[in-house]
Amino acid sequence: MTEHRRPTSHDVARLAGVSRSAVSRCFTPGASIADETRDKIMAAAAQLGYRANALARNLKSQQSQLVAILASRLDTPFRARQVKYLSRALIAEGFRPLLLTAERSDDLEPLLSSMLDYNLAGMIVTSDTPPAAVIEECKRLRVPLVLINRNPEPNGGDRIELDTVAAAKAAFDILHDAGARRFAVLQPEDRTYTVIGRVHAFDALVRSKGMTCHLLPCENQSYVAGRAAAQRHADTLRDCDGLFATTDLLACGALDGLRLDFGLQVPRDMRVVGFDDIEQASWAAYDLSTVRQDPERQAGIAVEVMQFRLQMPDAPTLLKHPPLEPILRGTTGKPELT
Amino acid sequence: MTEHRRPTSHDVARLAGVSRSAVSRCFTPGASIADETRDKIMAAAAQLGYRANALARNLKSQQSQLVAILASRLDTPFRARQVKYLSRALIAEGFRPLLLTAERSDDLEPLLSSMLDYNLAGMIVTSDTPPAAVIEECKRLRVPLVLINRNPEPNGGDRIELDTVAAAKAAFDILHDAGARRFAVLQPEDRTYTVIGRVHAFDALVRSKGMTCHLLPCENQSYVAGRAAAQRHADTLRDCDGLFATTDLLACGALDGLRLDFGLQVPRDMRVVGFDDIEQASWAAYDLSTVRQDPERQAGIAVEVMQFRLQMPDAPTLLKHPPLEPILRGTTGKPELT
DNA sequence: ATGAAAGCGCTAACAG
DNA sequence: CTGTTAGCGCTTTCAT
Repeated sequence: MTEHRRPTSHDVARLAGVSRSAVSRCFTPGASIADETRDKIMAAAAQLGYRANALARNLKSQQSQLVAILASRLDTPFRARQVKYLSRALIAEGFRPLLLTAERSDDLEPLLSSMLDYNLAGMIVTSDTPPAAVIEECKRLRVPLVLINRNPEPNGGDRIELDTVAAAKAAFDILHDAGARRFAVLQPEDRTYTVIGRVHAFDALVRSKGMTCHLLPCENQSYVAGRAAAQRHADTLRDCDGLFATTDLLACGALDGLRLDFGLQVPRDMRVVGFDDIEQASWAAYDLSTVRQDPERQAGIAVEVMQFRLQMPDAPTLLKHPPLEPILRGTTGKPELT
Repeated sequence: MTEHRRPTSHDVARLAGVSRSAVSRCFTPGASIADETRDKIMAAAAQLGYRANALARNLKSQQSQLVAILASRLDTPFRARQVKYLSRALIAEGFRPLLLTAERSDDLEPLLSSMLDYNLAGMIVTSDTPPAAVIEECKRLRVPLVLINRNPEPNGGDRIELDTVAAAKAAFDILHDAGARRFAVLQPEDRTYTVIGRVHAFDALVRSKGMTCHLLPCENQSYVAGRAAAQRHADTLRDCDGLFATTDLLACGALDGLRLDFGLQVPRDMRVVGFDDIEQASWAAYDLSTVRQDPERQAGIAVEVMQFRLQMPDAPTLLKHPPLEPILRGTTGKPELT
């Protein structure tokens, strides 16, 4: 047991008294091989603890099972779930997810392009839009690139993107059904593509109904920003009865700001609806009405699209809209169940 | 631009009018090569968009930069942060993290051992203890195995593990300083190694001081379980004035159970302390005192240990205790700052 | 300092 | 059905 070398197909072949090709065939799904030979080889392989070297196999086949997932702010509840389900969906299809977490997009380019060294089977991006150079590179190397809720670049890969108009309508309906008529919406200044899309779609929708909508800037999409925004915009909020926080994290912060710092009653004085349906939205202290984005479904679609692109590198770009689901809870006056 | 093949070192060599070895040397840090040649090669490489194929390089050098991170329950706040910092620390050291998420340990074995096909540079485990077979395999193939807060297996790899006695003492001190004398501790039934360690260490400590400690079983380590446990153990809790929830998630659930379902005042009727210091602990609705585990520090240590093991495969097993830090907030009576 | 040559471990086309 | 042969793209002695 002082042998630290991995056994190779050669070792197995010798022990089984066959050629290396036979061993290879034995581990290749659709290959023709006699039962007897296979048994011999399997026995030898088991005895030696043989496992085919994936690196060598990939080198030969010009294609690895490696898929890069690019995700910033992984410590954020919704992103963590996205990554969890992406990872799971990829593994279920036999891929191996490589996790790249980069907060600042400067770090990104070298990292991404160095990933391409691995002959990736695909790249799935859920955070910043990758630099144009990387997009170009993916295209040239025919590495499928799937963008989830990201800013579309010209020619920039397949996209899974929520329908911002439907999203805004779902949020509006929840608030309106709960009796809200004078609206406000939190507008994060780190202008993520779909988040900003929701803000504008909501604003447009409200105005189209002849009602007023206040756009309240807030620093970013965090809890802290939501709470600060509630305090900062206290005067405006006093004139409103319905608040759309474009992210549940923001909504939780805003709720604490409204109630704890500011003494408002929710939903009596103000109805609040968030977006995403993170776990904390269901916590009793928040009991937040929201619009659910289903990350599991989203991940499934992303992997399907990636596989499609692997087959059909030249098919026109895909754009998919995963379904949304309104979730009614206490912040819009639904009686608590518990 | 209809060429989808990656340029190889051969292409670069031809264009630069040198041999493939020269190209290789040019991309190998400590190799001796004339400046002039290097410039020619670099120019050719840039022109072709050449990047060394990592698969081939690894095949040759028998060693990849790939490190598997095994993490269950990635959608849990503390775990998500652990993975984020692990990923970041690995990338900073030039490694490439492969993310494996497996909830049930049945799925685990084939997955893990299939990872070994990639000539991993290491494996970092933050969820279930890997099956003994995999541990053995890692040992045989000399793949460094680092376990974070996991059940130690005989011979089972290096460990980063919080000091449960210190952890229990920190929690106890916070509660005791806040005036608690009759204690309860939540005991999750999914018996994670360190969580159970905290429970027992806390219990032992309280008893050693001649005070009583109630062990309150709860289903697992989730928010929902914490809330349910608070309801279920209402009678016992009425006799207590200090609660140690072995996880912040449990603590948040318990707090909502105590306050919202049960009408208790925290900290007046009951002081509560959690563990981990997840983001939600700092949210105004909870303002939870807790003991911080620093996942960034933890990740740094894990990667250091892994690198050490890569150098010294035969050195004796390491066991590291990252530092803990008590965090005082409202649930133990610290006046709110805001 | 550079090039030729020999592989790393595997797969696949081709005979037999 | 099986073995032989020729690489995949790279690194690394070994001469020169």
